[in-house]
Amino acid sequence: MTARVLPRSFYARPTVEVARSLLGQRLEFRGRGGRILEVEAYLPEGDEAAHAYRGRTERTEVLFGPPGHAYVFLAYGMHCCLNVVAEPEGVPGCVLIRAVEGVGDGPGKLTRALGITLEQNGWDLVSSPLRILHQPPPAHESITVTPRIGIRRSAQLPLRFVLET
DNA sequence: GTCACGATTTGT
DNA sequence: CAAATCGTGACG
Repeated sequence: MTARVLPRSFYARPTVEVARSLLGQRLEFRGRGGRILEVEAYLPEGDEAAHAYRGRTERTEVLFGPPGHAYVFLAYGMHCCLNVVAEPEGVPGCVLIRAVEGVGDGPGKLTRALGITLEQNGWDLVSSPLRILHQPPPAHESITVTPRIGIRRSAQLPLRFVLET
């Protein structure tokens, strides 16, 4: 029953590699979900826009934990953003899920549509209702790379990946 | 304890 | 372009 769930090893890789690999995979939570269409990478080093850039704090603790867990934070006091923890344990890289098939663009609208809140922060994507399933890649697919959305620091880095089919 | 600041969205 | 809205992190 869990044969299609992506294994821990999928997440224990370089953040950019995980970000690109997540495109096309299926995010599911309590009966709702869809293929991941847009993601952004937040690097463990040299990335001033990453929450972990300032070091280990109470909020960023999950980022330093084992890969394959959800990092959910509240943006602008009203929108939850879902991230996937990457890299081996102790290395705080993560991937922001910005869009899923069947849901309007925007990380805040995505979590709202799937019912994901701060309660899901820290949940294990390998063994919880919040999970990502392997999905066969489409016949024709390509990945568009652009700078990330809505950040000021390290804004020039090409770390946003969009699946084009 | 206090305060400035957003990895957003929506309306003017 | 500006408001809404609140957890977090820095500072004292």
